[in-house]
Amino acid sequence: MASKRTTRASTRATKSSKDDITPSDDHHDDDDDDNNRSEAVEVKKPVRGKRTAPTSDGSEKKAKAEPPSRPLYSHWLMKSEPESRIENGIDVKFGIEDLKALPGQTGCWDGVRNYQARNFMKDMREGHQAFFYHSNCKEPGIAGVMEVVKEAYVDHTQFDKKDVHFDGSSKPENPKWSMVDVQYRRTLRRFIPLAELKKHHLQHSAKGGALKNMALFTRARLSVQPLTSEEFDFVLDLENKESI
DNA sequence: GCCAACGTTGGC
DNA sequence: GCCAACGTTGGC
Repeated sequence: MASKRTTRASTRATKSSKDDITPSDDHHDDDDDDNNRSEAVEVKKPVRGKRTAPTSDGSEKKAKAEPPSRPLYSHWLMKSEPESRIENGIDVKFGIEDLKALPGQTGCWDGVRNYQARNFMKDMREGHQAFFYHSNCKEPGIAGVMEVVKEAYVDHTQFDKKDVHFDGSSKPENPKWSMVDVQYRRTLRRFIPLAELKKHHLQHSAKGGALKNMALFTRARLSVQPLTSEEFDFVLDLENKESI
């Protein structure tokens, strides 16, 4: 499934309201994720094969588990497909213009079905900025900026058999998947193509620079990924420059 | 449309 | 817990 392969925001999102409190008792769904949570740390390179000790949780023998030092990142990049593609009879298209067109210019980022991506969404906090990335299209790249306006809560589409992202293995008593609400902020003064970002990344890898470790290149398939503020600022500044 | 790079699943 | 088979992502 997967429409845009991993993400998709749906229209009804905006219902906003605080009505749903979301069982946020934090523990609710972490139990199953198992893999990859080590990610959050950033400091070191992506250990891929062996998951290092979870940095913040288990290892400490300390008495009470310290509250996971969650907010490690405050900038993100989220991918979605801006071009029509039919999956299970449903068009999964959802580009930045589609977000902008929703009521309140706000939508829920549902459909993420990858634990690592989900865990990053759980780390998101209100007010965090995220790039809207266009994937699987003619010209992939960063189209604009949005803001997290509602923190992680249960993604209802996992229980909807008609939804492209239905997950029969997830039970309402213990939901696997979460989503956040994001609100359109602005479209960049110029679209920043993946190819351009890649040039900077290669350059920075060789001689140092902000994009040296950008997740877009070091973890290519992750649909929700963190950016350091240096990465975020560097990319934003590109809109004021000529493309290279 | 191809296919590389990964993530997931399930047998053993 | 290993790992082969399979499925998905997403650039090209």
